[in-house]
Amino acid sequence: MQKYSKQTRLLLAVDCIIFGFDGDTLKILLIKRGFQPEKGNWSLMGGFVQPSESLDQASNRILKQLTGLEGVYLEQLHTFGNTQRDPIERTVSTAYFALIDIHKYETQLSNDYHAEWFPLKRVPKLIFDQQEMVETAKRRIRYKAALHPILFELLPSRFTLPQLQTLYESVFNTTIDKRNFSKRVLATGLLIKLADKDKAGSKRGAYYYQLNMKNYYAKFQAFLNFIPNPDTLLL
Amino acid sequence: MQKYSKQTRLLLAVDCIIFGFDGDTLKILLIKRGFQPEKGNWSLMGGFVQPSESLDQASNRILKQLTGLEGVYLEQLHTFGNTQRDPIERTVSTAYFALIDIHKYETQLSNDYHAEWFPLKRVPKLIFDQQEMVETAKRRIRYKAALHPILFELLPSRFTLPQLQTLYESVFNTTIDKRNFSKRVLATGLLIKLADKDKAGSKRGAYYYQLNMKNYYAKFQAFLNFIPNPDTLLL
DNA sequence: ATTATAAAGTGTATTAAATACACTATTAAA
DNA sequence: TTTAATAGTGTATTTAATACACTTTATAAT
Repeated sequence: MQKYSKQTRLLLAVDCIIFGFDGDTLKILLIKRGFQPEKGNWSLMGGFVQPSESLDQASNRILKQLTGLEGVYLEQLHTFGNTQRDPIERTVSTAYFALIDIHKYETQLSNDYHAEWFPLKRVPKLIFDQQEMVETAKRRIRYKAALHPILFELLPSRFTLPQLQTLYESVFNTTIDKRNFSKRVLATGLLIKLADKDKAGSKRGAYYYQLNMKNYYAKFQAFLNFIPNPDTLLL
Repeated sequence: MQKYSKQTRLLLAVDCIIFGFDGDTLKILLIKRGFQPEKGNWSLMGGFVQPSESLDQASNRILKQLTGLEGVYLEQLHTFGNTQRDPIERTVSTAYFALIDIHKYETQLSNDYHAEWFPLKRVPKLIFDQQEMVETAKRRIRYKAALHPILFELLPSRFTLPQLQTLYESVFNTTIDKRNFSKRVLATGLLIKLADKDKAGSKRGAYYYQLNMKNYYAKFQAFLNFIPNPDTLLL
């Protein structure tokens, strides 16, 4: 037996929703599309799946192409398969989302694609059904971050509690009491307090913390509940 | 512009993990594969995505083909895209999982495929990477059911609290105190107590309940936490 | 040198939710 | 009418979540 000869073959793409945090706002990285159709319009970074690579490999390749980063948090989000989503030819696209330390990505590479960071509240019109992909990714990151410590992936390896709290407040668009927040976060055993301080954010300076990687991997799947009253979260 | 002429096209399939509950054990529906390769071996119900249909349409078609059911709970799970997963020709497959009332499906149709229900703990060897698909589906259904009231989709429209509790205990492989369980479940406002009883399960009989559909849709996304200590749940 | 300023850091009392736990009610069958 | 099997219900205890305000520290301004 050679092939499933009677079946139709389709184009398969992957698109990446790349999240970054600048200390204040959660953002996504978009490029100016370099080819037709929709050339010059804002788009997610994506590409066709090659015969030699798995979907995970394809998404990692595309992420690296734009950011220079490897080994970062990258998770399959959803596969979008409406027949009309690409006007040129039917293309099914598997969307992935990445969480990166915004300071680590190589601006040089992004310049090649005329890439720009956009705050989630000011995402421009995107091509095809990518608006829906971004909305799905926003919901997923909120959902998952309410239960699992994924947001650390957006921070540098050393960070302060005020920075972490600002990140959570930004992602969930809420304010949290800092006494309760630090109690909850420290109670997880996920953080190691370091001896030195970040003096950039304030006169007094805030102690740096880093992840206890052993506990991080062990507790990653636990429901951590950093967010007060998550009952109203939408999936 | 006509086509993305230089790109390789791939086969795209969907596979369905169909869950049912017989009052005692959570089960999945498998078929004996009717064509090569792996003809005659146990397999998920699946099929190739046709040019005219979306992925959601394809999965609904395949579910109906095997069970006769439409409009039931069907959710995209994950897309499996390793290059070697199908030995005949590269095929990417998007897995969906369905939750059905086991009593509603048409046994006749299933007979055409030599289908059988298997308890989750006694799933036979499956073709390709379908073992992994089933494991992923088991994790997902547990995860989601710990937070959202999806398990009602497995029950008939009228059910008793003991039946519901047995279902939760079966899915999570645990035992729950019935006083605390009924308190939690009834506190959600999701259930309407009916006047008559199911006399099949006991001499005394247990009151039937049905879903309050308005509250069900309204609270579907809320974190309900029916399961004691979900902190140890694995994603 | 002194003072003002701005953010970091910390503790306790209150409230709400989760848990542990055991007896009574009902009805069919013996 | 007695037995057996499951349904149904309440309370006390423990644990977790929440609300809430002052002190500390270091720089910058006077």
